[in-house]
Amino acid sequence: MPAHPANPAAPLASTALYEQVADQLRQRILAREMEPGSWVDELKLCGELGISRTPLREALKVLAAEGLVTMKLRRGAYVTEMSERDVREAYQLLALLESDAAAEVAARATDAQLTELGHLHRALEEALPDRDAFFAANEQFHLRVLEIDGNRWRLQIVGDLRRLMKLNRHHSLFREGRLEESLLEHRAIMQALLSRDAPACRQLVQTHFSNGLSATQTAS
Amino acid sequence: MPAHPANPAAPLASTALYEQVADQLRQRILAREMEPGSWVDELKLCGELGISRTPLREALKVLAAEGLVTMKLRRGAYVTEMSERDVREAYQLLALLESDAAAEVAARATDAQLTELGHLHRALEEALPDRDAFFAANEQFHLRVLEIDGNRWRLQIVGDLRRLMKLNRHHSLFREGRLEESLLEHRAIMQALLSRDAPACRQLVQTHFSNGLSATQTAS
DNA sequence: ATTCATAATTATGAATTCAGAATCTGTACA
DNA sequence: TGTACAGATTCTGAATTCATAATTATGAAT
Repeated sequence: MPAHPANPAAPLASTALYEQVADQLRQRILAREMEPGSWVDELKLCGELGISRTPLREALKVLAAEGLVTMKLRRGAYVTEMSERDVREAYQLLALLESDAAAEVAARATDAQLTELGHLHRALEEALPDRDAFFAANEQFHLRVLEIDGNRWRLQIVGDLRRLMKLNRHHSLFREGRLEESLLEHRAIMQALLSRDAPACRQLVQTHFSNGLSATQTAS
Repeated sequence: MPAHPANPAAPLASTALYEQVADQLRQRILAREMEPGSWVDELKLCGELGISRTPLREALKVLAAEGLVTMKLRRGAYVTEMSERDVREAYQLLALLESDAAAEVAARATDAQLTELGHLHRALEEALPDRDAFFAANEQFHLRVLEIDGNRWRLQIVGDLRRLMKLNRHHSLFREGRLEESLLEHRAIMQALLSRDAPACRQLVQTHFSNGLSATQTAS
């Protein structure tokens, strides 16, 4: 993970060490290798990553600003626990931000961009029996909508919120049949996008998210 | 600013040094004592604040996560410059998030909470000739709506976005008569809140913000 | 005089050191 | 047996040191 600093023929990192560490920690936290509520052992992590405490502590400050960890004065960092309410509130904001983005896209995207979304939607259709492929295609579609909208702050906020959502247990547990339902909703959304019906888009994405929440998952 | 570490009778800080430093920097940046686009001289700041580089650098990472500064690899930190587009996009999100919060409040607040908002609105009415008092009352009202809504993520995001907006020059320049207009809009919003008309609330706050943007300011 | 190469300086990024707070251990005592 | 205290240990927060990259200054050559 240090990737070079101890290495004699160090090629010069293209990204700051604290950023790499932050990425690592995000991964570990989201993979639940570090449990929500648990204390972050700095020395242990430094050992595992082969770095000193300085960049680790900088990374922890970044994660704290993102909400993934919580700093307690003179007690170090703790992996954030998302309450049921925290999850619901984050989800509401996601629904709001993404439905608005979809409405914007319906109104302002170029035809080429809508065509591209059509392709991504097709990938979703074809993924269906495969759960993981469906998730991936779904994520892609939502992400592309945000990118087309082009609001950098929205992109960042949605990224943060989605990450936060993943702190929640059972975030990818679908009840039976939810995938198929989700696909139907996506079809309707795609239709609304293609016919450039912004209000319909907004509404459809909203209910798409509402249904997703009641099925207790994060991305669909 | 160190508040004690060199102080022999140090009473033990109640908040982490890097947090205090972050607050200081936020203030300085928003007061334009540090110009957007300018390089952040770590050593100079350390001297002024009487601290070492470690907590300063941690604070800079936090500000970077908030978007107030931008880190360039091996080139240090730069105060973020908000382009016209950045401002517009941030403003759109503010409008979205705050109008949604108002709709939520209209739907779910207790009568007591609505009464409290009524009081805050009254303060706004009475502030009017005084520009600064109007701003303060306005800020209070918007903030209270968010607090009543109670979505912690929204509260944080709106806080960040509002701060970002203030990086923009002329953020508090109103064209003639905007204050009076703004007050009228607030009256309508207050009415919609009291009659618990969520959709109207959403719409009114949205246009309140749209009008605010075209008057090139941030809070009204 | 201008440009290019090279040396000196400065600043960043990261490791290390240090001071003090929090926690743990073990013992004395009720 | 349980509780409170003293000391040792561990850990955090912050300062300091160190290595290297970037910048500036110096000087030679055209």
